[in-house]
Amino acid sequence: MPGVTLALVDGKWAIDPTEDGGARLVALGRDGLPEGAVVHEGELAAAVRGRPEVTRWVWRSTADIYPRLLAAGVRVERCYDIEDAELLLLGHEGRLGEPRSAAAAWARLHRLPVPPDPPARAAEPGRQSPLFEPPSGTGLPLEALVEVYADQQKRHDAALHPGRMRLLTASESAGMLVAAEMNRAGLPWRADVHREMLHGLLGERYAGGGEPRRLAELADEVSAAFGRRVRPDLPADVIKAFAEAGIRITSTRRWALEEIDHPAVAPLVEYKKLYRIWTAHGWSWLQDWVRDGRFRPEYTPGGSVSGRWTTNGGGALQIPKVIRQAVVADEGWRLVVADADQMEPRVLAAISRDPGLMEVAGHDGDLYTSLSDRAFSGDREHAKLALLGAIYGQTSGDGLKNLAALRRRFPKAVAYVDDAAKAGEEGRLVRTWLGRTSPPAAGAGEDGEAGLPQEGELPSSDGEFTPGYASSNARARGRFTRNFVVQGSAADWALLLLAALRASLASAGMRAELVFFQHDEVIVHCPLEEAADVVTAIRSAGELAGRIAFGDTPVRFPFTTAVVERYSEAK
DNA sequence: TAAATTGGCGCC
DNA sequence: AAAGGGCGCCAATTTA
Repeated sequence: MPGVTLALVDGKWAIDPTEDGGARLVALGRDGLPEGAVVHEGELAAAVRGRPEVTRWVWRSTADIYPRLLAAGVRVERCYDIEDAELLLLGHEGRLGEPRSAAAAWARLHRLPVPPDPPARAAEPGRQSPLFEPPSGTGLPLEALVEVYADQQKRHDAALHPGRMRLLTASESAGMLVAAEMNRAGLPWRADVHREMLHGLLGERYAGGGEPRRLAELADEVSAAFGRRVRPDLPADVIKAFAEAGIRITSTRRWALEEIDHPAVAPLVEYKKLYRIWTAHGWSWLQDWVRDGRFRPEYTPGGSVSGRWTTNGGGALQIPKVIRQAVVADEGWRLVVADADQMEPRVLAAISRDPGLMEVAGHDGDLYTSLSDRAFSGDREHAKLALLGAIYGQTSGDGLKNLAALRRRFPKAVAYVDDAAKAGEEGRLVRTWLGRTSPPAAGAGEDGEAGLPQEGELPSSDGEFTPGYASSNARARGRFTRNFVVQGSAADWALLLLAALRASLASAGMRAELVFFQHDEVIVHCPLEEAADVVTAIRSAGELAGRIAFGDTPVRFPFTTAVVERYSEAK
C-alpha cells in the first residue's frame, strides 16, 4: 500500500509565505539542511501546485498556511509542522510550558531572549475565515525556520525512542492536515431538522431570549413541588430548597438527585437535561455555528495534554445524542460512522504486552465478553468495570473489588498503569507509547537541569511526595498519569488511523471526505456507491495504525461501522 | 469592570 | 451502586 506509508525522508522542501501572497522555498537534504538556493515565487498556491514531486512540505504552522492552499484547490500529501513538533519535543524534554513558536525555538537555539507565545485567540462564530487574513508569520525568515527544523531533527535523535518520536511528530502533522480539511469540509447539518427538534423538545421560543415554554413549565413544577419559587438552574437555590424540605444534599448532580424521593426531582432532572440543550445546542448555537448546511468547528489536534483533539467553539465533541438527528448526509450521499471497539483496553494490551490481555484483544469480538470468560466467570459488566476502573484509577466501589481478579489474571497490564500512577504520585513524568509526555506537576519546573530526562527520572520540586504516603494532590496526579499513558497512547493510535485513512481515501481517488473525528470515532461523508469501499478503508487503516504504532502485536483494532443517512441512526 | 473560578453536564 | 481520567461550554459567583 504505497500511498499509505509514512515516509520520513525524501523530497522535502521548506516553504514560508511572504507578505505579498507569494512564498520563499528551498529544498532540504537528509540532514534537514538546505540543498540549493532559496527561490521566491509570486503565488503561494502555485509554488506548491507546481512541485508535485515534493513529498513533504516543511512549514511553520499548518493552521496558518494550509487553509489558504485548500482554498486555492491545492492539497498536499504530507507536511511537517515546525511549531507543533516544537511543542511535542519540548514536552518530551520535560520543558512543557516554554514558548513553542518558531521564533522562540530560534531564539533558544541562538541563546537570545525568548519571546513569549502570542495568546491563543478564542474562536468566534462570525470570525472571518483565515483565508482572508494575511499570513500571521512570526517574522522569522525561511533560513531561520530551516535552522530550527534541522535542530529539531537532532532532538528527535536524542529522544528516548527516536523512531517513535519521529512517528509522533509526523502523525500529528498529518493530523493538522486532516483538521484543516475537516474544518473546510464541515459536518453536514440540517438547520431545519434541528429547529424542528428544538421546538419538539423545548416548545415555543419566546421573544426576548427568555426560557422556552417547556422550560418555564418545568421550572413552575419544581417551584410548586417546593411550595415556593425555586430557580432550577441555581444549585445553591436547589440545595437550600431541599434543606427546607428536610433533605440534605451537597450537590445537585443528577445521580445525587435521583436518590431522593421528592416530587421536585423528576421535573428538576428533566429541566437540567433540556436546559443543557437550550444553552449549549439551542437556537443561538444554530445561528452561530451552522452556515450553508455545514457545522464548522475548529479542530485542534493535540489540544489536550494527552494528545486528544479539542475543538474551539461549537462544542463539536459534545454533540448530544438527541441532536445528532440533524446531522444528515447530502442527497445521494451517506455518512459512514465508524467507532473503534473498546479502543483503550486494546491499547493497554498493546502497550503493556500483557500476554493474557493481548490474547483477549487479539479477536474482533466483544473484548469485555472474552475478558469475563477468562477472569470473571462470565460476568461481563464486572469485567468491564474492573478494567475501566484500572485505567481510570477508581478508588472505591465494585470496580475496585474486581481489580484483584484483574491483577491476578493480567498482572503486566495492571502493573503498567500502576507504575504510571506511582510515577505521577512521585512527581515523575510519564509518556505515551510514541513519546508524548505528561506535563510537569504543578509547582515543578524552574529548576530544570541540563541533560536528557529518562523515563521516570524527572524530579518534581513540589516536595509533596513522602515514601509510603501520598497526599490527595499526589493521588489525583497519580490518577492523571495512570490514565494519561492509556488515553494518550490511544490518541497516538488515532492519529495514525487518521493519517492512514486520509491517505487511503486520497489514493483511491474517491469523493469521500472525513467530516468528523471524536477520539475513537470517525465520520466519512461519501456518495452512496463509495460507502462500502470507505468501510473497508477504515478497517484497513485501523489495523495499519496498530501495526505502525505498536509494531508486531496480536492486538486487533476493529470498528463498529454503520452506513446511514443520519448520524442518529448509528448505534 | 474584567478575569478567574465553580458547579453542572454533554461527549469520549 | 457510585464516581476514577480527558475535554468545552454556560451561567453564576468570587477575586483582582
